[in-house]
Amino acid sequence: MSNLGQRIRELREKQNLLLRQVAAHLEVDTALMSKIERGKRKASKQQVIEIAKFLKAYEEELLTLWLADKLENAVGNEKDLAPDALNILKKNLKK
Amino acid sequence: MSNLGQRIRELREKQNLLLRQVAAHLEVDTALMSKIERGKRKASKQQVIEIAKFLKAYEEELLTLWLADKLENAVGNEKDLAPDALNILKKNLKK
DNA sequence: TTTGACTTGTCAAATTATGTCAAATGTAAG
DNA sequence: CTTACATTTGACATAATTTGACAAGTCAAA
Repeated sequence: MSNLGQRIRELREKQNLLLRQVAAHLEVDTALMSKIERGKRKASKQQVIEIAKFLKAYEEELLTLWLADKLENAVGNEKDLAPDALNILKKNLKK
Repeated sequence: MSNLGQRIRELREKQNLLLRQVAAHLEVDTALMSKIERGKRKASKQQVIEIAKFLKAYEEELLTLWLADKLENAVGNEKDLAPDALNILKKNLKK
């Protein structure tokens, strides 16, 4: 399960909303929404923004989780190299 | 220019090797090798390993740079969200 | 059972990645 | 100026991945 998906499900259930309803708002199939919550598919940036709107969440919070998922995916199974790579990245970001 | 490409070029020039020679070792076109060094194309993991071998560099060093490039690419233009996302990622990696 | 919510597998279409080729550019020597 | 060679670039074909829909499946409550 993904950072973003987990949080979306949490928010959705707290408001007693159905997958179907969120999906309708994004104009996508319920199946896709299910996969997004379970981390089987990634949402597009625009979808995350729409979800935040619909679930009354902070857009930035969800986008951060969305980015974290993307990074996690990019790391793949190179977890041993990741710490050093992350440091390089952090240094590069400062510019 | 990419972290990896920059380092490869450095190593290659220090040994007075031609792009053509490195490319031949990887069995790819010289043009592709040029692009890799200039960060216009990403190398595959296997290619990085071969390059390290040929340039007598530490495989781990180059792979770390290669991963850093991948992560940088995943961040894209979400540099503002990256610091928080990185923290989440770091926390997740500990498990 | 039946119903409704959710999940899963599969497929075609769309998008993106990969590597080659040919042409362009740069550079040093004659 | 030419030639010779290294490197770079852009266009392209092909391959690989991603995307979302659809249909069929599971599961729980009534």
